[in-house]
Amino acid sequence: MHVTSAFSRSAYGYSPLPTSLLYKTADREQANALERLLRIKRRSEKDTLLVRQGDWSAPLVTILSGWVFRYALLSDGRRQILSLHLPGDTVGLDTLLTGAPTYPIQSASVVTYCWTDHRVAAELVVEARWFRRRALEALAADRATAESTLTRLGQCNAEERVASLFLELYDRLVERGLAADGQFKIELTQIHLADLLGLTPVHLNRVLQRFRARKLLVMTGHQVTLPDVRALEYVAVAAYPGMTRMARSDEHLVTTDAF
Amino acid sequence: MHVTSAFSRSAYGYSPLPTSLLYKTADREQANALERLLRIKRRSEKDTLLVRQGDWSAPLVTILSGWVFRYALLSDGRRQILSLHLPGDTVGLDTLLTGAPTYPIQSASVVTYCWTDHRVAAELVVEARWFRRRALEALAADRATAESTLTRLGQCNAEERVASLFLELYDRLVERGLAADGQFKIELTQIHLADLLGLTPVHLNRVLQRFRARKLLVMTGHQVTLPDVRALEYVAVAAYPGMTRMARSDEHLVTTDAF
DNA sequence: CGAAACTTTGAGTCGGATCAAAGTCTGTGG
DNA sequence: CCACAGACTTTGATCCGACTCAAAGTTTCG
Repeated sequence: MHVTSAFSRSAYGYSPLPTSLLYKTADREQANALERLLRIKRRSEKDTLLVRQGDWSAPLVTILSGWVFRYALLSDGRRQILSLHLPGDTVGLDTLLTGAPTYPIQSASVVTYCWTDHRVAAELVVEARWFRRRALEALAADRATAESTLTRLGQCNAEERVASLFLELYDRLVERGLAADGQFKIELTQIHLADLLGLTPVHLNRVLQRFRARKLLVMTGHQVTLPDVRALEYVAVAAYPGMTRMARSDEHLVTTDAF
Repeated sequence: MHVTSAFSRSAYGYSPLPTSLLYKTADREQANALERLLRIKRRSEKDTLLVRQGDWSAPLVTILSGWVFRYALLSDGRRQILSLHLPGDTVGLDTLLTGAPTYPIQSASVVTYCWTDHRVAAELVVEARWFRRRALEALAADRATAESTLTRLGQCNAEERVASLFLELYDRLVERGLAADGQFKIELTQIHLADLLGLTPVHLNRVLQRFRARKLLVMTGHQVTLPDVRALEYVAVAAYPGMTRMARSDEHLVTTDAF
């Protein structure tokens, strides 16, 4: 299993994902440290709880393949999916600070991942500035994502939500070389999508039907085709030009060398 | 103007706000460093843009009095208020990482605040571990808030949203000694509240009328009275027991000593 | 004191939820 | 390899919460 296999050249030059601890480096020492952190590999089935809420021995999870998500549950069963994580992403960095994750992490597909003891990672945070910086960027990127999701839920109607989510997914997968030509495999059910977007599965499905009829987005099983990305962007963009995309590129505006 | 005047004993013992750089410390060196960071005091009128989106010389803002918020604008004029900041809070920490703020910051009332050059703060982040840790906790707390807001917008109906927001505000103000006995001054218009909750002002107003009739929440002008906090909690809690409150107390579960 | 901004109320509409049932896919065991 | 169960998707009918539009009050502030 190649640690760096998930990556490709991104639109921003050869920049590793900000949300990942998993990246190629020329620095020998860094490479060794990362190698040590990412040594333990695991595999989980679909719909498995990878990390329990409040578990003090919860690991950091760095995804090699498959999709996972974090979620909040309400007492009456409603579920809000808070974040979605794709191959390459490192999940659970808040654990470095709090010692225990605030929200559970679950797999949406079969996943392979690196299992990292958060105490070991925490040590490295103290020792190595490059690692500290890396962890921070990931934390900040998570926050940026949360805030653009906030705008999506607070201000957008169902069509805008669906369109912008699929565009975001497409962008993120293209970054990783996991999508091209408007096509990708989506490791989510419509129920996941509904809980992600704050819609009912029934209504989400109707929006998807409508998009299919308009030839904007076809989702058959777990295969997604965006026949006309521009047109789909227009559906989302009519409301907020580049909300999704702007947030993404801004993550790379890192210039301060603090932390 | 006393730097520490905004604080009082919180429910968690004498713990400074995680979202603030402004706190009392016995450590002489820390106190001096903070004093230096917080030297410049400013005052702004209501409805003033304190920090422009993408401004490379944007400061960190530590609020002494008054309320401010960060927001995202859509091209057709819709506005989502992303976060609300009360006296004691430090706003704009993402600038430490990105060099320029992703979203604008605006005052909702007359505010007095400490103006901190983010480059100076960034230096201290590199030099001083205690400060680094502090900045990080604030960043993590912001993210936690964003995610509980996410759940509110994604899963809750209008009444639940209003109830949980007012409870959150009440708690945060009590922490700071700015509210007691179910009473506080709210430095927001109903339009602000609507943009915070993803509702129209008209509908928000109807919910408030309903709450008043039920003697759950009275908002006259900028004065808020919660005659029956328990009952109001029940409106919010029926859906999610302690969503708001849980997230708050979890912020203090800091045990790892990394960063 | 007047203008502008905000709040309140009313009437009507619509997007998305709910409830229900029929299809379809997936996986498992016989 | 087929049959069956359970999970997911699709469709239809109906309902209701929240939005829209509009206008009248009220507060705020110059």
